Amino acid sequence: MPELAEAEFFRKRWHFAAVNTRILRVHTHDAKKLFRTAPAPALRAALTGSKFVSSTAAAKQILFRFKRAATKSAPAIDGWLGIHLGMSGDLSVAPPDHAPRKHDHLVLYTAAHALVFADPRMFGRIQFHLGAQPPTWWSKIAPALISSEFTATAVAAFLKRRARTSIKAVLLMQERFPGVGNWMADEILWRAAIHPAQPAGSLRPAEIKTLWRECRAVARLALATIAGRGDHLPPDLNVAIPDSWLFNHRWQNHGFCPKTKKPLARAEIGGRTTCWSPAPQKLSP
DNA sequence: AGACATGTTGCTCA
DNA sequence: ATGAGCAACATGTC
Repeated sequence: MPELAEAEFFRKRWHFAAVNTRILRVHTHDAKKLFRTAPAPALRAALTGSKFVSSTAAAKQILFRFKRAATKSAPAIDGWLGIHLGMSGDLSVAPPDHAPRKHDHLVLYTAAHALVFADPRMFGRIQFHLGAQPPTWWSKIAPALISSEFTATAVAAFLKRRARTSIKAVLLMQERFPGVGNWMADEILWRAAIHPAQPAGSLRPAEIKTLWRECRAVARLALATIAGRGDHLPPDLNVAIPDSWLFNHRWQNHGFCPKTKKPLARAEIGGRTTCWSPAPQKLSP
């Protein structure tokens, strides 16, 4: 499920339910794959009794910070819980007596809530890092699409290096387009009127500029629509996405382009199912 | 039954 | 050495 805006939506769910409260109990499911870099017993020991103090989301990942003062029997904790939601990950909030279900791999219990991480396909990842600074892997995430460091110049340089690759595949590369996933890439190309199979190196300067602008626009709109503004959180994922977006039409069989009202095209491009509107998005030589 | 799914990673080959 | 393409991962749904 999650791309950049979904990650922010899930972050807010846990944040507004439980920030500044203490974790009383931790449940971990026996899924070694998800805990491959953060052994579950150590994670339980660090989080139990710790207070959830802050959170951030970047790209498709979420970072939660936990702190605990030292006691006679346990050391102080200043730790960071990192969650990548993979393809099917989901963060939800349940009542404090929540009984873990089959795919609830991590559940943090506070006095008032259960914070649940579920992931049926287990393509996600749970990480834990101790220290006053965020982990290196977090700091290394590329500049966000909505940041001033995400420049048209940087995009142009990246496209030049991936000249022969389809622009669709290039947009999915996290080292330059953090948080862009399959639906966002299609939405960006649709708005920019660029064919997804167009080789990245064949885009004209004006097209690159448009692509860059639409990356920022889609990121901003997706965040505001899916994750809400400020303390506001939509009741569920994707409920507020307007029909004027490609999003609501791309998976329908015989879906129609909201701009041209004509049938959408679908094919595998860059290894992923891709949807586009043939008339505005033409393949040029 | 079989195709397919909003993601990464690790491998081969050019 | 760098980049392109693809199978693999594990499970659920249509």
